Amino acid sequence: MSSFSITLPDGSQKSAAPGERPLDVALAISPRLADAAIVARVNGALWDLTRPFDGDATLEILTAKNPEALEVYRHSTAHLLALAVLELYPETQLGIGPPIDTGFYYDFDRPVPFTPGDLEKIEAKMWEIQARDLPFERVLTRKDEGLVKYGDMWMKAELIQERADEIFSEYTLGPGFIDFCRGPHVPSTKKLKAFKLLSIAGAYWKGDEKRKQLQRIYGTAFFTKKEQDEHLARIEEAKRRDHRKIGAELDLFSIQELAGPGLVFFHPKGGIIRKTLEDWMREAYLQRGYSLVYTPHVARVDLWKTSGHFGFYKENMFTVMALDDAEYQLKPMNCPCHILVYARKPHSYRDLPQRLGELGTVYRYERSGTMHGLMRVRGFTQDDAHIFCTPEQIEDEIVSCLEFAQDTLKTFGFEKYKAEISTWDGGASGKYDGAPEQWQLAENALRRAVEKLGIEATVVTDEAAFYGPKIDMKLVDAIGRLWQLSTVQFDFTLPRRFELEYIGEDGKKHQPLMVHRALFGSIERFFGILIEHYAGAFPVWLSPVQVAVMPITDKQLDYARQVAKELESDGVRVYLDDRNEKVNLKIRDAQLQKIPYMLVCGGREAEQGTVSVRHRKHADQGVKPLAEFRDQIKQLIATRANND
RNA sequence: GCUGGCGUAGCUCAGCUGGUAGAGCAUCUGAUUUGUAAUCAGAGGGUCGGGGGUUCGAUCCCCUCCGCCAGCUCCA
Repeated sequence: MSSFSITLPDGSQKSAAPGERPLDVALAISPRLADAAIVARVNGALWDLTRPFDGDATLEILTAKNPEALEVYRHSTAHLLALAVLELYPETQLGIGPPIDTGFYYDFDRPVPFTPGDLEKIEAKMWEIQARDLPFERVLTRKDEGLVKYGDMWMKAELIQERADEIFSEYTLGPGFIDFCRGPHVPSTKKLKAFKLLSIAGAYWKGDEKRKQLQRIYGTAFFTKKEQDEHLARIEEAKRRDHRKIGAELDLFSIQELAGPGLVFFHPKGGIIRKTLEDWMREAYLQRGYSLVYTPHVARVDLWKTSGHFGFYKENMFTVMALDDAEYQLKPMNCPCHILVYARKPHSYRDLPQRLGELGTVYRYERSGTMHGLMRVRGFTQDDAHIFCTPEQIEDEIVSCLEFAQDTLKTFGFEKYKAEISTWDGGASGKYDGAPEQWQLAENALRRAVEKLGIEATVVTDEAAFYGPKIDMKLVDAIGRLWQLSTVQFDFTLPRRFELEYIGEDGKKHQPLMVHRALFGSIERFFGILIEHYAGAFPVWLSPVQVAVMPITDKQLDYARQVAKELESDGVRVYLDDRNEKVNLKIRDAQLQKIPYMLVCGGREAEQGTVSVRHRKHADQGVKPLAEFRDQIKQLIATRANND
């Protein structure tokens, strides 16, 4: 048989005899490349380095530099985990073991749950196997044979039944392990140099809560120990910034058992921050042509029946309260209330757009295991607005919503974000409401708006809400995490259900377009994100206490009072630390409370009308006249500076 | 809701195989008058998450409820 022609990415060609593998080609190019190789790309698809060519091909050798290689590497580590578990606990049944963003997991079915101690044993076993340098080998099997072979492994058998082709691939790892798997994998366990098991958790088979719950072991894996250590350090950093921890340390908020889970109490210090957020948002509403409305927290069930929430959202609503005149329910969304405000009277096209905004508090029944600090709660306040407009106006409205969102992100110190347009499936499934023309119009408006603003947006098909397409802004925080925040979404359903209309230029009735938008998302969640973003060290304008004034002895108490009073008269939030304590302690406490500025007032300062300024981050800033400091801090507050 | 772990003073935690609880910080009182991350001393404070059971006796063992944590499912 003649040899195959292998084309490399640079266009050069090599010939390969039948039976030769990508690894051989890599070796021929350079031993170092062969050593660095993780996986190959052959004719555009990922291949094992040790899988022989079956014809002419294009070949790319992937190394640690390629993100796809990392996925393969982690997938192989998952197999290593499965083998370790089987060697230690042979009765275990295997589910699936894919790579994920930060590592991998493997799902197991085992009568006895794993314990944290088992995790250590399993990891030790993994290293032991790694040292054996076992090869990952691809084996082809016929489906009917496979079903017999995996007959006593219920999950694998189910997967083969559903997914396998007539001939499918399996991967062995040493003599005792074989797994139904598409692959590819690294050549051998020796390639796996940095991994660590992290946690055990329950997970439903195929993500279906009606199916059996399995035990999932999570792990992380990187090409080098260094990268892995950096990743583990990031996890530690995230823990350090946890808003629940900082919220307690800085006395910002609490959730109280007596009142119930998912219900947030803002303490004085959290309250002042919330007020600052709310004031900014309300002011922005008015500046941008929104009207402020206020609507009730409860309404008759009839309203929720008309809106449809009583049907499709019932699971998430607090149960019905029966009063003597009718049944009532807490509002889970503001939309129906804003619609009632719109629908109170006929509208001319001249009145449009109507932008009705509210900081609207809603209550949703979240299942007990799903609450998380401020991020997921049962009662929360949305910065919610609904825009009612004509088709001609829609594009401008979307553009200004997105500008508003950008301004919000920037104001609160988020430089980076990602945008995502979610569209429907073209009507294929029938699960989406609204006419195709409406979807078309809306999607075009979203696309043109992001284009106009030069925002890069990815489009995801079949991810829209059933009532309309949307665009979401996800922010990137100080340590690179992504948070879903602002959302701008169309709603084709509610205007129809409530029979909304306006009188057009032609004197006829038309249905207005309705856009729902929230920029903070929820004030509680946004507050939580802010806490983590700044790690509690809020910029001056948001800090609950902006300045701590600390007299050195009680001889300077009068002067310190005067300093505090002058700053307060400018609206600065001041804490006068008049405790009979040493400055060292006062500074320590102020630092721990992350108060931006500390003003030490001793005898010299009192005499000269100065203050000794200390910044929480830049430490001692030297002595300044009080007036100078006042101007400085007033400037920082007025400009909502993010750096101080 | 599910799986697993956990629940001891306001906070962080100790308490050997069951014999009715202890430290540091915080709080209060007193002393000290202090110069850029913890001055010293004394005092008060807990029905050991709630309820039930086993036992002569339960913070410890069992049951049940509540809550928290990590995931799953869902989601602003």
